[in-house]
Amino acid sequence: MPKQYSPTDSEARWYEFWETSGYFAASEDPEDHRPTYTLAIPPPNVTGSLHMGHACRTTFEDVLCRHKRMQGYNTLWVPGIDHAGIATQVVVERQLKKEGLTRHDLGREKFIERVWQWKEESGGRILQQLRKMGASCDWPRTKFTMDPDMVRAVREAFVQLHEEGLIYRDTRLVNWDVESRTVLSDLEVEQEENVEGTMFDFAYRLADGDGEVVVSTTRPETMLGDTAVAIHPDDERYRHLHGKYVRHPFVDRMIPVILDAELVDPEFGTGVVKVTPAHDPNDFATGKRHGLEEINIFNLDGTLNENGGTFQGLERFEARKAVENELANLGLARGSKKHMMTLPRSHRSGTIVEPMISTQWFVKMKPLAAPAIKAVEDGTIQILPPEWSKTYFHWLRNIQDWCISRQLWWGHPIPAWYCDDCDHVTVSREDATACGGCGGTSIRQDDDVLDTWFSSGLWPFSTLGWPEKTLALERFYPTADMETGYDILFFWVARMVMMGLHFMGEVPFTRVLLAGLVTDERGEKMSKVKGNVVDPLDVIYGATGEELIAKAEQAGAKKSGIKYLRATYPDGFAAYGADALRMTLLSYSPQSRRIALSMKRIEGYRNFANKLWNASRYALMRLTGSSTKASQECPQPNALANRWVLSRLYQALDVASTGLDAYRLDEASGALYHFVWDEFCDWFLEVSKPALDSGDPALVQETEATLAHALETVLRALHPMMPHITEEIWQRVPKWADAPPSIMISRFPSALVDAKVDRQAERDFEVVQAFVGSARTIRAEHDVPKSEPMKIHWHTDDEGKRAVLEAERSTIETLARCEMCFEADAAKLDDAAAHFDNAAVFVNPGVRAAVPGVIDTEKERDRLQRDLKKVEKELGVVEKKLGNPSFVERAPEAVVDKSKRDASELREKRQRLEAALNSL
RNA sequence: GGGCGGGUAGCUCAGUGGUAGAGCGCUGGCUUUACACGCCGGACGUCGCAGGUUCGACCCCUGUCCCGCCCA
Repeated sequence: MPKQYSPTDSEARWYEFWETSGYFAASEDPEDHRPTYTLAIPPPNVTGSLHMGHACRTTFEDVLCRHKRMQGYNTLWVPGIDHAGIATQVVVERQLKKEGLTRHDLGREKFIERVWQWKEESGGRILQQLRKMGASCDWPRTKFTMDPDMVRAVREAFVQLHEEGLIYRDTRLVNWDVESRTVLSDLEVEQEENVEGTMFDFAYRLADGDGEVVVSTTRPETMLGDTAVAIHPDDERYRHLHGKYVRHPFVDRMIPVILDAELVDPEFGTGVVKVTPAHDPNDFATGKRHGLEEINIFNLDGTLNENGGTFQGLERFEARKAVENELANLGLARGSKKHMMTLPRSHRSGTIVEPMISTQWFVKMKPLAAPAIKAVEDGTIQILPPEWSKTYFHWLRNIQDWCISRQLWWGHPIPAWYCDDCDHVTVSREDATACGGCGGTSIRQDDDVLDTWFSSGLWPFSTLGWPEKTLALERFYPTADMETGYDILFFWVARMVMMGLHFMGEVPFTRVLLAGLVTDERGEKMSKVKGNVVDPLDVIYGATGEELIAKAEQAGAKKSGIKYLRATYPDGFAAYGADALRMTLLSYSPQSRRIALSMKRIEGYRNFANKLWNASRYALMRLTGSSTKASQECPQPNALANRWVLSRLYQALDVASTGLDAYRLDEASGALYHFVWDEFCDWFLEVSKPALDSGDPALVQETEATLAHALETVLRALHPMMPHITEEIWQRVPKWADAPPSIMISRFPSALVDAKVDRQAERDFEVVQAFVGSARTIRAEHDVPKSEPMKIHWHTDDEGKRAVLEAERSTIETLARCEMCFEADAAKLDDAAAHFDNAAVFVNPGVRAAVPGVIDTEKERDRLQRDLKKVEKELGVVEKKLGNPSFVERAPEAVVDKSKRDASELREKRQRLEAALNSL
């Protein structure tokens, strides 16, 4: 085995081994009666390429699945990809643009063919990339949301909801994306806050007489669609306007002055509001209240239509300028001022969303939301971290109907047909050939497709075969966990809950695990433009600084982004490997909303992998030539260090198991990390050296057995988190006779069943650790070279401690490079200076010692004074507490006792330190 | 406007009603045959601010100031 672990080859090799061995496959064998564990992957976009968000998801999900699989569950992790309506259409349109074509040149049918062709060639690359992370998905079950069986499920869902009256068509004000030329759901509109805009004032002249009213607007162009001006009914300033009309300056229209207490805030602006029912949600509602005409002034691409009069054909922002100018020319402009406002932008295209009146398909949400609320209320579904439940409830309790039609070409067609001869709309599972109303055959299908999230909402059961009653559906639904980002709690999670409850009559999953968003180390969102995107594959395989920069430039990073990149990662990344990346992602608390990924941290876990590798290298070296093999049963050694390390191991396993079950993967991984590094390596392996070299056959044998068992067990516990390296090592560990061929299918170590917690061993070993620690401190502080042995005269009145220290003498002498001399006469240590030349002293609980011939008096005085100060400070706190009668009376007995013990220990320590200082 | 989360060591973050933790960074030493991607030491925090509850609060409550997110 080489001195350094190199992940690259190893990871690829073992992944292939697992996949070809069929270990990822869930079983549908009717004879298989194991309990099931199912997790449906949040399907990445078909256009997607692996980013840290995916890496994070994949790691968490893979850990959950591998853990359950090792616990004996028939585990199914369903992989898949989403057709991602707009995103995909845009990618292919961009490709066409390079050929000088638009989708309209091709026509709908040819365009969709083209998208499929693109999908076959370059779509779904991300599934290959997920494998690089070690994802143990059941790949042959991969689903694509446009697969024929998915199409069938979508149709079934649509038709059923329509039959139930939960899907309907309506004309209302919707969010229009003029760039993508499609409607958007409310969720797909983002509000950009605190945008500086201009509040423009202008006057409408009264139709009779020469008065005027001044209105304010941030969108002057919409005045072309004004059909009223509104005032507050109680506003005395405008009483004279009641029942009057104003004249539109550009189009031949009389506009009524209406009274509306709801729309108008008399305190705001002039107290007069222009009303554009066709292009503003509030005005739309006002229009409905007053029966106003709704005049749409825009074409679907955001240019003005024929209702714009002379402004027809202008793009909406050009029209704004033109209207302002023209109003000024007519002497109607009344000034403008800066105004902070909120702009609605399209989630996808980023363009400013235009409210437009349009006929669309909607899902009635209230009836679907009610059971979804209840499922979380009554705990059928648990959301973690639990704070998110509130957000979930708030959204569902205030839910609006969901606009599901989209004016795209790529997506699930809406199974509705319109008749040329009558008004009937035919909605059908099969392609309709005749009108369901009049029987006429002159029908055409709805041009629109469904919102991508409509098909995603069915994911947990559509992937298992619904609406067919398949064995998979029977066996694996409901799934267990839904792990995803909180950013799609509404988009996806809530909708799956509603759909699952509605169509399956059962929740789609029982736990929702929401993780934070991965950001760069400054906490800023990763973006191509900012140049701060860390590609998981670069972390796994390594990349030079130049490669990172070249890549960022190609992705369109700004100069400042390149600068950041150059400053932050001048040397690029080493090939840290998937396991190191996984451990890093796991180490962040899932409670946090932000995972500010730090390269240094990844490096730290790469080092951990190397540490594990070398510890194993040592263990395997020691086991070579011995007949000792790792046993499934925990050995029962006699030597202290062996008992201690097993006790610590099983406690670490207990924390790890609890963490894995409670979705505290940070705690689980942390417990194993610290066990391996701080206890197994730093203490046990060091202690094992003299033991294995002792020549005492019994000690050698039990130490080998402990070493083998502890290593093999911790490897299994780490496997869900670091699958590749644990397999690489595990394969080499000598094991019991019928060990399985892969760690992946071995049993996850159970702390509860095998618990070997040995409190006595832990207490005793702590005495050893304290002794060694103190000796090392003295050596370090007094610059005693390692080569120079130290003689340590020690004493304790505690028989138990004395026995431990005597028994562990050779261990301590090796670890601290010292010679221990028990000093029977305690008085000699009380006045160390008189009995030992130039002695440094140390005081541990119940044990004190003098190390002669080492001190630098000045340094020793500093050190002792430092210690003394600390002790006095602590003692002050404890004594104050004990001096408080209500503490002694009211605090729990155990707490008071502990304080008393602390106090006496501190007093002793103080006394010893003072004595040492005085005798210097 | 409503809601949520956060403000703990230089940085990134854990954490508990009973004398503050990790990793990185900093610092002193070490060619100790598992590992320098290492080993052994060391320094570093009045836990945003102000009140309150409590024998005792970084942790609970109230108010307040910043930062971020979501919804309207």
